[in-house]
Amino acid sequence: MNELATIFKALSDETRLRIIKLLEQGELCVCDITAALDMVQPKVSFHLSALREAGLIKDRKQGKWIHYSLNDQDLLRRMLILSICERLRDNQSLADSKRLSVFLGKKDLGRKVVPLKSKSRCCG
Amino acid sequence: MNELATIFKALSDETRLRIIKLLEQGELCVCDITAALDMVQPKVSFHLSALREAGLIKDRKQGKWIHYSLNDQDLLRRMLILSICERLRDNQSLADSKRLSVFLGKKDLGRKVVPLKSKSRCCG
DNA sequence: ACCTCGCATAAATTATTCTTTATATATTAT
DNA sequence: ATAATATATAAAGAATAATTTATGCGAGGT
Repeated sequence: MNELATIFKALSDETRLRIIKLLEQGELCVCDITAALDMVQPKVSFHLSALREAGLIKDRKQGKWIHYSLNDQDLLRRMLILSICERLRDNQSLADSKRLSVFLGKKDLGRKVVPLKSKSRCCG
Repeated sequence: MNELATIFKALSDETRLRIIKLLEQGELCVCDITAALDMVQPKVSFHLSALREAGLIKDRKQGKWIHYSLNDQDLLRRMLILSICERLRDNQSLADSKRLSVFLGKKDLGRKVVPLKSKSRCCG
């Protein structure tokens, strides 16, 4: 398929728009996104790969985790991502952010409980 | 579906991008687009309706014909349409334009042949 | 060495979209 | 009134995409 059509196809799904909106907050790993969207993990991986193949997000492997972030290299993608983040201010996005905060909070809490053992932990 | 997702979905198909590129040249009726794309008419109508429902094109009825044109009312749509037209400069788009010219030329020729009978003719 | 965790991928199912063929509607010409 | 033309729409079939469930693989932890 045409590169342009591939980009638009990647953006033609609500779940993927929600993911982009979440990534506005910065780098997230798959389990973060899975918790925020309240979905099963393979489903999230499926949508992440569509976004990655369209060049809209990039990944960075670190230990057991893969951190995803927005890939606004060229002007078109940057523009698209900005438009999406600006327009996606609905209740669902709020709920997603809320679930993300709760999940990240739990991770932090876990870290404080066993800080000296230096457990391998996402975003540690 | 989300309005944003609907817009992107409408743009996620190559045929529809070709239609947008064609409409850059101005208002066209369905038979013009059908000739330019060299496709069957119901297929073109199908794709036109996807673009119309996404608010990317508008129509104007005149006699037997329905003229379609780009609908760049808001900033997002204008931006998207511009990006598409700028990026779609491939051989296929050239061929589409060529076929359109040939078809429009034939229509003009027909008009010259029987001018006094004032036949109902598209773009007359 | 074995277990667990985070993630990807495969297979099967379900849902959606695209294409084709056929038909309907409206408008104009004869 | 009948025919022809431009377009839409419906129905059926083919092609894609999304979802679920199951499994595999690599990186740490014990």
